[in-house]
Amino acid sequence: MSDDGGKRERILAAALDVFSTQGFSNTTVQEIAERAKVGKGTFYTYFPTKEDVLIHLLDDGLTHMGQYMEGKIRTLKGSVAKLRAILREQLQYFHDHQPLCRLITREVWGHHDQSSSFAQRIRSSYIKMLQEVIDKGIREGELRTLDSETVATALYGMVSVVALYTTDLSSDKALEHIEMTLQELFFSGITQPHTLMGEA
Amino acid sequence: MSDDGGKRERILAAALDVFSTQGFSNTTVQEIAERAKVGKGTFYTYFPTKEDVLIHLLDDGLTHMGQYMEGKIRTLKGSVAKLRAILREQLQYFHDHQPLCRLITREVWGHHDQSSSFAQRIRSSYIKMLQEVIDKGIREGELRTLDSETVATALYGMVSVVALYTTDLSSDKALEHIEMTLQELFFSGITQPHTLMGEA
Amino acid sequence: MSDDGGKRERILAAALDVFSTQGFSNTTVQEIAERAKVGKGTFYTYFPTKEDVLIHLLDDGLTHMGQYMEGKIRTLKGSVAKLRAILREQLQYFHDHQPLCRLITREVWGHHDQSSSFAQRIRSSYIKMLQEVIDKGIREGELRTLDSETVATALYGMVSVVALYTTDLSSDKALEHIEMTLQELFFSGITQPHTLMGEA
Amino acid sequence: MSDDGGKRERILAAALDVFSTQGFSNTTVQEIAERAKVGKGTFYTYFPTKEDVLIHLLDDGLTHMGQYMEGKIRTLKGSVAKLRAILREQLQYFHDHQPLCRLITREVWGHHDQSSSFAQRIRSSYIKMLQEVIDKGIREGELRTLDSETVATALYGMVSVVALYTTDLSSDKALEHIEMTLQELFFSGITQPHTLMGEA
DNA sequence: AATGAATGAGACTTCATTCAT
DNA sequence: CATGAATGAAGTCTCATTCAT
Repeated sequence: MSDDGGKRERILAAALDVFSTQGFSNTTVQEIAERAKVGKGTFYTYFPTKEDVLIHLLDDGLTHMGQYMEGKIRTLKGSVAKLRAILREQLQYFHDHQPLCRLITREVWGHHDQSSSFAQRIRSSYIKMLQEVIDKGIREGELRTLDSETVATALYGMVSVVALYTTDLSSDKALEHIEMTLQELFFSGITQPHTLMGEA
Repeated sequence: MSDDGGKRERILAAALDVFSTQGFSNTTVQEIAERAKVGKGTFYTYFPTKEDVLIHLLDDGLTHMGQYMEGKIRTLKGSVAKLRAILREQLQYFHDHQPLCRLITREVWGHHDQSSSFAQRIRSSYIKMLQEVIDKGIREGELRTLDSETVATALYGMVSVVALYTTDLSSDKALEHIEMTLQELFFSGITQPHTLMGEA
Repeated sequence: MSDDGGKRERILAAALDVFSTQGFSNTTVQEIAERAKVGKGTFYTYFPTKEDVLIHLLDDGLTHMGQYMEGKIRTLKGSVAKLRAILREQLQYFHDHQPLCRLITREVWGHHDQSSSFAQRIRSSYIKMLQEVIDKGIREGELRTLDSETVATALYGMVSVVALYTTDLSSDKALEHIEMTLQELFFSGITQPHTLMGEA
Repeated sequence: MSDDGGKRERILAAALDVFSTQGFSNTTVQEIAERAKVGKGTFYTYFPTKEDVLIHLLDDGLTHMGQYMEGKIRTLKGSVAKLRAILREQLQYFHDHQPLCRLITREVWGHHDQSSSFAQRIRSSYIKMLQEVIDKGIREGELRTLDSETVATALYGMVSVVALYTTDLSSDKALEHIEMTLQELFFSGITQPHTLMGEA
């Protein structure tokens, strides 16, 4: 294990904190260094530029999230079961990693150089995974025939925006309540099913 | 009529363009002025600061969107009909005003001074409107009993993220297709209803 | 008389006001125009540049002061009488025209282009006048033989600094008291004369 | 010892130079930095704003001058002796520190924020010291009974304006000559005493 | 390796001046 | 004439990055 006092990790953590609250551009390297308890020069022994930290944060965050989700659903059978798990775990993950969620939402678009490739990454990689699960479910008859890319994107948007707006989730009770609502909405829709029997 | 050549409008339009593609902080007043075909100094005769333009853009945009949506659903009867219209029109609106959508998504969070109050605005104002429609539908038995705030937020997230990700929507055919998918998803859910006996 | 509504005079008066309180560089043409109740453009129909107003202010002020003083002492006979009048009237004049006094003190040095020539003007013109009076007094035996340029400069410095520091001179009583003090000081010095024998 | 190459001192010295010749407002930070042989950014690592340098210059200058003068007269006995020393040393000091003298004269008035408090400083602190010496002299009968505040201010004005106007003092001979003139003027006045006896 | 002083490119903003109305 | 909208040069200040210690 790289025993450099964990400076690199401290810098990444500090950057995530301030980026997610102040935004990338409003954050100075000085602030990151101070919060990481390292000298400003030290910052540059670990990362070539400020933007590079953002890249790493997004890259690592997305990768980690992907692996986390992957692990959660690998053993599950059936698309419905998988999607239920995805919805639950993604909500949980974003709730537990709100800063990352904010970072993705705010910084993933509108960056020129390299980071714009992450708009690709998130689509190509994460959403594509959702899409595959959905496609499989459709093929196997568990799910209705809908445009899988749109559904995957909608699922992601639903969960991330809810996780973002719900900052004041202090009790896990509330999180469970929200999760149940989203599950019902996503799988069964909001419409009251026609209770057929009254029509006899 | 204020016949100043529409300079103020030109500046706002130019700012929306560049803010939405490059981000607020990566945009210089110079760029805005050039794109608006005015001198840099002129910018400051219309707006006191660069941030003030962002405020106006968000404020006006949100207000306009609210009124637009309001107008579209006022005459409709029934919560389902209203929500169908909301979904359709919001998707259309965000598609027609992608820059505004991007701006809201990116800049509405993480601004300190005044603009943070817009995080309030969008929640309190727009989402609250959705919430009320949903609540009414629940009370009147058209919709299932779900947490209305969560559903409202989810609907907003679904539509805005889909509108954002789907940049390459050139044909309106595609937009209609996407809309139909979201309608189905939102109202009926993704699960294949159990056709219990017809399989014999 | 140039009946342009006295705009030119209003501009000069306004400029004197703000220059003397805020300094030349901290004053905007806008402020001058507003205080003069004219449009900003009008300013430039009367004066080619902002600095030109300063020049005129100093030029006119110095000229006017010179003529005023000239008039006060022309008919007086004897250098002592003339210097007494000069001291009294200059104190009075600076008290009545504090803004001008402040302007001279602050802006007469350290201007490049033309206005630096006014450092010359004030020396060559005004102080030289004092010097001549003093020289004459020395020649005629009324005054002691001292370096007249230094004495003239000292007199000017004495009066102007006292007038400047004594902003709170609201009562003319106080002004008379101060004048008397300066008269005594300048003409008789501060030393208690040795009353060597009269005490017998 | 703070061996930073004396950058801070170099900046202060450079600023004094240019402020005193061009005036505070006509001086750019760029000019100061260039003359101090440091980068423009370095200026801001030592001082938060351009005005802050002016404050420091005036504050330090006034303090130093006060201590210098204090040291020169502490051991002297008698008010006349002290005032003679003050006049001599102040003239010398201003002659040796003409830039500071110009700065005080030009910038001490007409600054709003903090620096205006220096108008207080110089009056309250320095002139008050003069005043006390004079008061003592009056009480002890060495000096004539005159308004001490006015006399103190007049002395200061006399010396500073003479020091300021006499830029071309290259030879120390001239300075001594000027000093003698001021001493005579201040202590004995300009009037030729009536030599009564010759009239016999 | 770690640091922070030094730096200059570049951003925002002001304001003297012009000019079409 | 009078006006104020328009303008860009220029100034203050920030901050990512470098580099000597």
